[in-house]
Amino acid sequence: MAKNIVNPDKDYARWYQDVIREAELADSAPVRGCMIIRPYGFAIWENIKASLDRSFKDTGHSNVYFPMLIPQSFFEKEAEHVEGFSPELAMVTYAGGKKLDEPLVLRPTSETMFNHMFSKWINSYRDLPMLLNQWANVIRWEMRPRAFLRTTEFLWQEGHTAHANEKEAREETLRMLGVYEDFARNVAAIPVIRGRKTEREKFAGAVASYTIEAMMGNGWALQSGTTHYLGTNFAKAFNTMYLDNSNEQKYVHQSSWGVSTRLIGGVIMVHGDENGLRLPPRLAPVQVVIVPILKDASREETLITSEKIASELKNRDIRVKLDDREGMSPGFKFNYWEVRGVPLRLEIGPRDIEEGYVMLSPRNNPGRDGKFKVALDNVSGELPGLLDKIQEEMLNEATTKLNERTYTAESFEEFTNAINEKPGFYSVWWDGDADDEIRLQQETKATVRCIPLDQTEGSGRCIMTGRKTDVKAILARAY
RNA sequence: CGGGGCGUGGCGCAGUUCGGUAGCGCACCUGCUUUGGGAGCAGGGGGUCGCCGGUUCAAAUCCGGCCGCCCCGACCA
Repeated sequence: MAKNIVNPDKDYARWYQDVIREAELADSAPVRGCMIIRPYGFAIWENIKASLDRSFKDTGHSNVYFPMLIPQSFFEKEAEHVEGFSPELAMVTYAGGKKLDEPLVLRPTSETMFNHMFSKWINSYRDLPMLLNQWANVIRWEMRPRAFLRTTEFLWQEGHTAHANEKEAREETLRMLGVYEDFARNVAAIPVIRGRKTEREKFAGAVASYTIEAMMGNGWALQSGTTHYLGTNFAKAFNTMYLDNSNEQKYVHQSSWGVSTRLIGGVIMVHGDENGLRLPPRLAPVQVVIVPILKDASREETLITSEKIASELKNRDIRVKLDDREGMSPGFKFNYWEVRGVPLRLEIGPRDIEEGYVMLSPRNNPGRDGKFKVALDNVSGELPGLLDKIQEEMLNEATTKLNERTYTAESFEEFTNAINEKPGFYSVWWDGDADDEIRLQQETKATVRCIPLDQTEGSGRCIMTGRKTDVKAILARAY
């Protein structure tokens, strides 16, 4: 058992913090709600970023950078937007030694700023679609910060696009939701439910919001990415118009979408176990760690062989780390890298070299039981396949957990009891309105996570209203 | 903001009830022996006990005030 990490079944919140500390992902900052992302944690973010950035570019988007100071008046132009965001805005009121005429908002999101520029840059239908993205930091003065999941300042990307009509903007909204789902599933090995947010849960200023919802190890939901169809709401507020091919002025239809460093929290809570972090190979900063068993008589030979393997793996674009630190026992190193979630460990000592093999220990089957031998000659050839296998196993495991903990309930009473005894996702018939959602949250702490895009056939009675409906919703407690 | 817990070397904690030279484990440094699942021995360094004030011969400990952190809830990527 890992030292210094409480068992997740005993205290999940503490386990989460223990893992972050022991794996050296982040540290708390002097300012409440802020965190320092440490090298290992940031390396995970860099991999998330690299993967998504490629997908954004493959779907035609360009990166830009907008300023983080936004005139306060910008937020007052869109009614819902200001109402949704004003409680959590941080502002600069003094600068250069004097009070500013107009306070500057530290950006919480950039719809307003993008529209300000869109209205200048977009003149003709030939300028559309305009497909932009930025990687940036944002500030939201949240009431209850948690490392990675909800920090005062966080890193994210925000896509902002403008289109000639509703159809194209809606297509873009769902396309990017698909990009997120693909990333979650195939890179982060996190199965997600794609769905639409209810009126109550949607983004302030959007016509429709979509989400990918993932299930954490304690059965709670995590909104892991969102996309929004903004309609012409911001276009009207900022007068973002274009001339169509029949010489008519029209408002652009827009989308925006984002994922954040919250994803790292999701990875921790979907894959982590009692021994610490577990990283899917495609996300892991170190995919393979080589731990040489150094003994005086064979030290040189062991190191030379280890270095040779490391360099072969590098040639195959595997992220490999040779842990040749002196004065530390192999057992210490095994645990050190296990806590950090390295997917595959390669052990090599004089015995192995003599007999012509190495020992492999996959993180998703830790301990002696999971170890197996691979011939020295085959190591670099077999490892890519092994990493793919671990990637697949981790997705399968997470998918099984998601399915096992997705329940149903026929009535509100049944649900109220069930959600406490068996935390998880509840797929239920739903025809409620905002008041029903408030009651749901007050009485059960659960919320409507989404209306899944993939709906099952048939119909039933809404668990809140009793009305007949053919819509199912996912209910769960959420971070 | 409401409820609960807590501030003592880098981390985790004891000591506070009942005032009397600030301690333990881990980590760190040096040396030797070790190294196939968190090594052993020996030596060593590091703390204005959250802050301010009060009581006292004497305060980590008692009294008053303030600040901060964590967990649970409302908010949310």
